[in-house]
Amino acid sequence: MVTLVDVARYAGVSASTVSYALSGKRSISRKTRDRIEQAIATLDYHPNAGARALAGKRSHIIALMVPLHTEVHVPTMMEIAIAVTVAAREHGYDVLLLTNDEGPDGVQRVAASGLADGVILMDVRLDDERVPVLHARGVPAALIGLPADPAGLSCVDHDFATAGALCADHLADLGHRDVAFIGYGSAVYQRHAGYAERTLTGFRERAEARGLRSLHRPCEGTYESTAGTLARILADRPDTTAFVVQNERAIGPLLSLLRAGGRTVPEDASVIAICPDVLAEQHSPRLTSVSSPKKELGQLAVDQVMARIDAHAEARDPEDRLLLMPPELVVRESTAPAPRRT
Amino acid sequence: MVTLVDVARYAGVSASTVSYALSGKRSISRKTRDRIEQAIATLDYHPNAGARALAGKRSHIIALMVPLHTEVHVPTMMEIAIAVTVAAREHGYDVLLLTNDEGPDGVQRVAASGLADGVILMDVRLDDERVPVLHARGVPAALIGLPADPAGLSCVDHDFATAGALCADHLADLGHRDVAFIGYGSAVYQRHAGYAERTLTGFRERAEARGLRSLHRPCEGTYESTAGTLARILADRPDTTAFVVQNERAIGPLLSLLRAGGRTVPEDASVIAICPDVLAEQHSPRLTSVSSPKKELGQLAVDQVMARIDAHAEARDPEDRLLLMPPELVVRESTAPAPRRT
DNA sequence: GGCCCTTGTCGAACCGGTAACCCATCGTTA
DNA sequence: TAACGATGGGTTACCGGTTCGACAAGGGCC
Repeated sequence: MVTLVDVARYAGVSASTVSYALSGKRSISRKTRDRIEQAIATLDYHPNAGARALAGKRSHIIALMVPLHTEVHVPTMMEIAIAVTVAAREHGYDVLLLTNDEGPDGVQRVAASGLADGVILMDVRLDDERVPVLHARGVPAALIGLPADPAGLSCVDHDFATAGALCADHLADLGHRDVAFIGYGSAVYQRHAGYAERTLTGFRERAEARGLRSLHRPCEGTYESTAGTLARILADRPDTTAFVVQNERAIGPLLSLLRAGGRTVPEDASVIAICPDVLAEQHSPRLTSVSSPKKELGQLAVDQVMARIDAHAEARDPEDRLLLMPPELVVRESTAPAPRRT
Repeated sequence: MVTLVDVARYAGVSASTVSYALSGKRSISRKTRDRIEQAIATLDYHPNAGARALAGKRSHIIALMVPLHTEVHVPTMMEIAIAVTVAAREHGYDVLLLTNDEGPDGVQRVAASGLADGVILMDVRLDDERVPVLHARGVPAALIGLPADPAGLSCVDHDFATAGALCADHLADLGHRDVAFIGYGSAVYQRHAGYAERTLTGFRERAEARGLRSLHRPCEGTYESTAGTLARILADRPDTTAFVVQNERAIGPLLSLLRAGGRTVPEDASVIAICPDVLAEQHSPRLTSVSSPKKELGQLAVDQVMARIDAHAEARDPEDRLLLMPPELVVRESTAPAPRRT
């Protein structure tokens, strides 16, 4: 194994000089720096991570805690995880993968041992148990999602309320009067994940403001449950002409069922999906959808932890942040003016 | 920060005794061990990861490199990643998330710096560029997937050939004569991922052996492409009575299209999906499917790296391993005896 | 010419564990 | 009874970086 001392010897300088050349924390003459870089290249030197962490008091690792349960849309979660990883690399950081089953102890473990300099928590619940640990140990952290009390924390999330509102607006603009909201399974609402409620509230309030009659039904996302949900909606409100779907899994079944029921999209019924663009593009007709930038969300989360890690190192109080990413509504082929009442 | 020396002082023993009590590498008297554990608990001691890595020459971290492109089924990939993480924890290891865009350099980076003790590579291609790096640096590794030349490597994967064969057998048993295989988009085949080819080969050979006429068509998985694929199949082989679908995304569209075309599943056409059980359960009718255990796959991969890490530490030559996990065919509601020829 | 400041480099003290080596005690065996 | 192995614990030299303080050389200023 090649060490910094080997490099120093080869370049004819002291170890500390090499260290400074690498970190740039002191000025090094052009000539010496060239010699050192030459030595590093020929010897194929890679600084030892453990030693660096020990001496520098920074592991250059952030932990990312991901959910285990399958109720969340996995590709969306993964996309955020990837974005976090890529963004972290740009800060010279690597990402440690933690699973939610470790719970608060996991956060404790990686933070107290200095394994990770900071933590990003996904799938934050309103009364998340991990939050107290962050406060108790002063762990630099960023949350993706909103807890009930975000004081003293940095949180980033999609602006679900606006997403819901955009749907209501679009349908109102098209002249629809009776609209239905097909949500997640009731487990998600019981879990108090927050995002489901926020979307629904945003939708309902705007719908009311625009004079729409709206209906909300939870849906597990299987074909059968979607069939049941749709049947109940049409029984309760036969005049429903538009559907907003938040449960990604229910989209395919819903389209099938509408078609099977003789309703053409968008002529007889409009459909808006709250889902990633790629998903919306896959269906036929291509779906008008509201999507939120996941890559930016991941980057933002990383920026937040980095700021907190720096603040922590300088024994400075970090700023609280609560950032909501605005969603975007893309009109495709699944929405059209409301059909004339017959 | 509480250090091992603090614990030692509190317990009235030397630092090394605490270290040995923790690692269990030497016998420690019951009494001393109790005092030490007491001290650890009251002081809330957590060993410093960096120091441990430096002194012990083990970071207790394995790197997991995941694919970036969206052609693979993301939930499946995620499930494996989670299984790896959980299994690693049981060995006292944590998992570092690397993305495929770092390529061979990423492997190099984490291995040479001692950040990770070993590496697990997912989405291995036949001519994977990362494999030479493993050989060159002698990085302890396990591959999920098979490269063209697995010599000197530990590989684990699903037994896709058998999965394909199981499909052919089941359909032959039910008396089908003309069967179609709906595969992945052509990009997957061009990428030489291996698994697509292996499934197809396994299917074709068994189909031939059982006297079936088989047809293979690639499919991108969108509604339109599935419609095109299905139309071509029925045009080329109007007598086709059974479909094997490997592309998870094509499943929903296929069922919709068959229904729309007036073919009832399974009375008029049988469908087998090669996909996770949860997915198969979601559709209507519930699908007969061939699935492979992802959790076990992840565990196996971890076992393999661990063995290689140990071998590496003892300067011992590890055994090459090539483990294929047998798939399982579960009969549900989407397959039935072939309809009588009219 | 003396003084001070800047720039570039070195020496050495850590950082917090690990493990090799040494030593004392005690029970066992020839 | 002397020799010996097993058991339990201490001493100390690392592991490979980071960083503070010291210091020499060179330039500008009075």
